[in-house]
Amino acid sequence: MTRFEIRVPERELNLPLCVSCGQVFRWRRIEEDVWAGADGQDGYVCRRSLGGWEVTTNADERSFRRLFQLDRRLRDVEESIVALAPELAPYVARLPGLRLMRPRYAREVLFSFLCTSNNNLERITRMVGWLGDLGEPIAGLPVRAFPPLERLALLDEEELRGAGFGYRARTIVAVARRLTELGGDWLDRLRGVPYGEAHACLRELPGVGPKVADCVCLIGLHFDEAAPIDTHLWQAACRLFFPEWTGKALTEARYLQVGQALRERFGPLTGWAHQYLFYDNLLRWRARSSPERADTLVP
DNA sequence: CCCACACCGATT
DNA sequence: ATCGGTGTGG
Repeated sequence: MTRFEIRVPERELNLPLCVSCGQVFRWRRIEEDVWAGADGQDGYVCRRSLGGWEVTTNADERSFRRLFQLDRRLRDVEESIVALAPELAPYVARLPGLRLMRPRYAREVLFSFLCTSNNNLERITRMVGWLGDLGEPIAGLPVRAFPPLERLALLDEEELRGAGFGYRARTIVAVARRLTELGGDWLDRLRGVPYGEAHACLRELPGVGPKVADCVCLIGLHFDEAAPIDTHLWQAACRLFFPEWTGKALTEARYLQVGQALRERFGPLTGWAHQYLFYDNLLRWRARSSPERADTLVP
């Protein structure tokens, strides 16, 4: 167990925002200004300090810095994005400290995003939390390691349905079996192939369509050019770039075009731009459905 | 290429 | 009643 202090201004890292905006799902606020979470086998408890965060972990400082990409200056990212797309300036200004995360364990990311189809943040968090509870405790920390593939392969559909996974129970079981056949390192090896190839490989897994494949590419495999187009991105893209498509359905052809348009505009910053578009639209949606929490960034 | 529908549970 | 990704069938 190690403990260290990360000195970083809120403008450079808004940790509660990063861990509760749909990139990762196993973080929670355990008391005022204290957040606990896990990335695979790495557990963290983060307590807000005067100049940043005091972190206790079974991993190390390097792991924490990698997880939040702290070696990248957020100021520079923000400036670059606004330079490429001035119309995003208000989005960026609204979400200070929002960072693209880089979880170390791709398998946790894959199973997390298998839970996200046709689903909302609260329920996804419950479901991924249930999966996480199958893992071993991490000594001294109030979090568990994400269960190994062998444990996931023992799950059966009825058990998952009983736990409220709905029809996703089927695909989760099927993916656990398929990954076992493919070999434990199949997923991690996709980090070494080009983005398009990784995306195509992921899509052969049951329950993995274009959007989930891009989530795994961006968050789990670290392809910065991936742009998962969900309903929020679709709305934002129509508003900003494709007004003629407003109100139309998101077909696979249009999915491809939106992704290409974003990649042409933002290049290697596509994934970062995606975070702003996603979260800004999520806030608009919250403002419409429940105006009383329109200004609460972190629920 | 686009659309309509089923899947399951949450929300209006 | 409507929403939301994936898969299937028209």
